[in-house]
Amino acid sequence: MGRSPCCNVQGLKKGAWTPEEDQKLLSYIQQHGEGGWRSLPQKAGLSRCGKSCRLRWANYLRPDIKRGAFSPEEELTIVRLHSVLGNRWSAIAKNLPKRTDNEIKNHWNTRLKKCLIESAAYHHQNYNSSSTTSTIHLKKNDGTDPAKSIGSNTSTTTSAHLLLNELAASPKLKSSNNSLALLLSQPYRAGNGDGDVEGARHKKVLNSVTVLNKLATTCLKHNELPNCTIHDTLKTVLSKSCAPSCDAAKHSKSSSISIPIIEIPNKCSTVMESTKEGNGSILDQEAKYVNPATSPRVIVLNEMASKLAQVKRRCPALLNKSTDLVASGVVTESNGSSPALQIPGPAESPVSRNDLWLLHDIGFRTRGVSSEETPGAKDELKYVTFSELGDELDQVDQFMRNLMSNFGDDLIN
DNA sequence: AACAGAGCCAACCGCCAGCAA
DNA sequence: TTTGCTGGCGGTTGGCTCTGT
Repeated sequence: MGRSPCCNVQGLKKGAWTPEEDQKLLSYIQQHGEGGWRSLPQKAGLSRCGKSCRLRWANYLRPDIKRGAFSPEEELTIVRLHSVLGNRWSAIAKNLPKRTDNEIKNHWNTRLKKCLIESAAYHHQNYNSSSTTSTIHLKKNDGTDPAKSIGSNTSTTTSAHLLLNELAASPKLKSSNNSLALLLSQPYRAGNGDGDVEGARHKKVLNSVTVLNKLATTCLKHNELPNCTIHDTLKTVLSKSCAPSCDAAKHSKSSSISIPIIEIPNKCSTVMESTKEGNGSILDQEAKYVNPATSPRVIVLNEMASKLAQVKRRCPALLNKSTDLVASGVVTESNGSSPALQIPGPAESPVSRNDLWLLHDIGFRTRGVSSEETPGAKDELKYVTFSELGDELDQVDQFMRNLMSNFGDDLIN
C-alpha cells in the first residue's frame, strides 16, 4: 500500500515552473544545499510540493546538466547500455555524464526505440525479399541436389536460415560431413524422399528454428554435455545471450523491447540527415555502414544461443557435467587456431557503429565483466567486436559439429 | 490562415527501498 | 519488528511546438 501523494495538499501549484520559481529554488539550494525536500518549499517560499522541487532541481536546474541534442556517441552509449541494463535509466545515466535519467528516458522513448523498431521492420522486409535470390541450395548427403532452399516458407526464420545456408555453403563444410550440413539436409530426409519442396512444405519441414529446437531437445534428452571445448563454448554463448535479458527482466518493471534485427532503414537516415547544423545523429552515419551481409550471422548466433539458453534453463546441471569425452577420444580438443568454418566478409571488417547496433539485439556482455564476477565493476561494460563475433560463430559451429558426433543419430531420427 | 495530428519533453504519479525512531 | 519519512526510480501524461494539409 503506497503512501498518499505528497502533492495532494490543497493550494500547491502544479505544472510548468515559472522563471521566478526557478530562481527561488536555485537561490535556496545554493544557500542551503540539497536535501530536506519536504520542508524546502516552505522555507524557499514556494507553493510546490517537495517532490516537485527535487525533480525540478534534479532534471533541470542542477548546474552540471548538459542539455540539447544527444551526440552520436551518447546515443550509441544509450543503445549499448540499454541492451544490457534494460529500462534502468538511472544506471544508464550514470554512464552518461551530465545527462539526467529523465532526459535519456525521453530520448529513448521518442527517438531511439522508434528507429530500432523501424529498423527491425525494414530488415525483415529486406531479407524476406532477398531470400528468394540469395539462398544457397544444399546438397543432400547422398549427393543428389534437392535444388530447394530450406525454410523458404517461413517468414520468421528467414535470417536464420540464410545464415545456416551461408554456413552450409562454405567450401569446408561442403567437403565434409558437417553437422550443419546434416541438419540442414534433414527436410529432405524427413520428407517422402522426392526432394520436392512443395511436398516438404506440407509435410515435415525443418527450418532453422526447428533445427535449433531439435538441438536443444537432444541436449535435454541426454541431460549432459561432454566436458571439453564444447563446454566452454556453450558456457560462453549462454553467458552472453542469457545475461542481459535476465538482468533486464529482473530490474525493469516492464519488458524492454526485443528486436530481432537491427538495421538502419532509409526512412530513419533521411530524417536524421535533415538534422540541423549537420549535427550528425548517429543514424545518418549508421546508414553508411549498413552491410546486409553482416546481419544474418548475428541473428542466427542469437537464435542458437537463445535455444541453448532454453536448454540451460530447463537443465541447470547441464554445464556442470564432467563427462570427459576428450579423454575417450570421442571429441577432439580444439587448439583454437583453426576455426571450424571460414566465413569471408564480416569477420574481417572493421568494427562499425552498425555492428554495435547489431549487438544491441544480442545484448552482448563481454566475457568476465559482470557485476557478479568483478566486484565494483557494476554497470561497467565492454563490448565485443565483430571479429570476436566471428570467432563465436565458429565456436558455435564447432559445438554443433561435436554434438552431432555424439548425438547425431538422435538428431536425425 | 486555420486546423489536425504527430512529436517532444517537462512534470506528475505511484511504488519501492533505505533508514531512523 | 513495525511504522513513518524521505529520496529515488520508472511509467505515464498533458501541454506546447512543429509540420503537413
